[in-house]
Amino acid sequence: MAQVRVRFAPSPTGPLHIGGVRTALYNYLFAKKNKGVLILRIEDTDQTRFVEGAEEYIMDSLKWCGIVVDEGINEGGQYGPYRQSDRKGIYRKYADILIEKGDAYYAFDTSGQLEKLRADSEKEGKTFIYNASVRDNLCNSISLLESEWKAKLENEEPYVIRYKIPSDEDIHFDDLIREHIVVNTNTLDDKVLYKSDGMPTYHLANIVDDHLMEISHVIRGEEWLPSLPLHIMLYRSCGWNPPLFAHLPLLLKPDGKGKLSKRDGDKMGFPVFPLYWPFGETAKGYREEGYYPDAFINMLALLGWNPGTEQEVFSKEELINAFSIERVGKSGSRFDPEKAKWFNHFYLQKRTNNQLALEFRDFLRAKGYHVDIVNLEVLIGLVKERVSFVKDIWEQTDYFFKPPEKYDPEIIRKRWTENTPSLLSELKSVLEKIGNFSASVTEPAVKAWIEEKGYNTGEIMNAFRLVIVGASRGPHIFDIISWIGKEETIKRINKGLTEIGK
RNA sequence: GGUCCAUUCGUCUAGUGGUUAGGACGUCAGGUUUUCAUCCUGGUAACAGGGGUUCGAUUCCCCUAUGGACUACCA
Repeated sequence: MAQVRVRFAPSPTGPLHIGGVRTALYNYLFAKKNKGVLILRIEDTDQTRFVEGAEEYIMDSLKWCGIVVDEGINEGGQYGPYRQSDRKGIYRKYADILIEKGDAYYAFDTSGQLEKLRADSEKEGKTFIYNASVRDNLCNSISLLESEWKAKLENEEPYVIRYKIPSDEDIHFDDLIREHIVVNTNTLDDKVLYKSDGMPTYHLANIVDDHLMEISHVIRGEEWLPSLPLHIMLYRSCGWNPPLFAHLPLLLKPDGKGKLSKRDGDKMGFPVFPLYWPFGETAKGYREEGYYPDAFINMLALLGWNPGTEQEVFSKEELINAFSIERVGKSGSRFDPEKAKWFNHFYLQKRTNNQLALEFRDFLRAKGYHVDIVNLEVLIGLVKERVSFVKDIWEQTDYFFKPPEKYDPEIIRKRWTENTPSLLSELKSVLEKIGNFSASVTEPAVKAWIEEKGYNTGEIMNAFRLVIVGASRGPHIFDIISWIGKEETIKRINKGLTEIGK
């Protein structure tokens, strides 16, 4: 087989959402698996929808995800330029060739006229299709006399170039995921290939670029499946061999209503974008939520593809190795934010305490706490397994850095009796006598004291936790007091005694 | 409305002409932890419906239903 060359071809119309990221990811995995090349092509033929910053956003997102582009605007390559607006001069030639061959024609109908025709058809319960059935009654270079349409061109009347769909022909084509499909041309319409603004439409630009860039496999979203017969015909008209096609199932809205779209933003209770998007309607991203790119990619890869084994955790290299188009599913999937979270939890557990300490240190600095790395590593070790994100660590450890501001009333009710103050005072004197405050010293000492006096362990430990933590949560209490130190421990017992009182 | 695509636990999915229909997330229960969480163990839960074909269909075919995409001088 010739070299595998695939492309990811987004439109810079806003932030890339996770569906787009997944398409890019599958292209990337397929390319790497087959020792091929991934091309990033920016499809910006619609100048009215161009959004400032979107192109950068796309590139930043791919970079964050670890999706490495081989050819593109920044990467260069032998098949550039890689931005369609920079290729503007290329397309007209092909439209002209098609006209010359009789496979395309000039059309002068205005949008207003066509809109009205569509509306009228709809009223009658019919579908307006601009094709052989009505072509002759409309205003184009097929229905008009040659002298008429040539005069229009000379007068510089606005026109578009439409593809001339043949009448009543079954178009057969294959899709790597959906297998064989047949569509009759009578249901297709004469798509505009070249717009009156001098730009090609997606359909023309797409097949011209894919051909010129020697794309071997087109892997794209299922929303393109209906236009595949058109694309197949365009390749045929141009005398080119079409690439292989694979149409990916769509990512659905979590509430089950329709495909995921950019406009969903983060209204779903979780991000739909890889990165924060600061323009227009701002939206948060997976990166800012604290997801690790590897976890994010792993989760995304399994949404619509599976290896056929029970393995669910994959490094990027493992994904590349295991990936195949054949194992991409056929039906759309909505994704489960809980599972995404689980993936991140899993990946976080695999990180070392040192890595996490460094990540958490930045978080602490923002809050004005400065703690050395060694101490942070100890702290991380105490709470690591209960967090899914680095930012969760703070919620689990705030009381390590500052005494409780309030005490859980429910725990007071359950654990604070009239004996408690005197017991805690006694505990305090026991602790005051201890020089080394590590858990291996304090724990046996306290337990020995409890045993000697015949006290109730639960009664003491729960009250002790209450004054140290403020609630009934957290790791082993002796690990906590070891970390905060003797002085702070004593202070908190005193604070608890005065504030809870009785 | 038309065209095309799809349909296995709540979700992501595996799977086969004969299986106790498997796994993961979630959820529930028990255990561990004198706290909470984690963790461990166990449980719950699915082949959309109806016809065929067949000795036998979740698996193959057809119909229906449901969902989705497309139906622009947007991609």
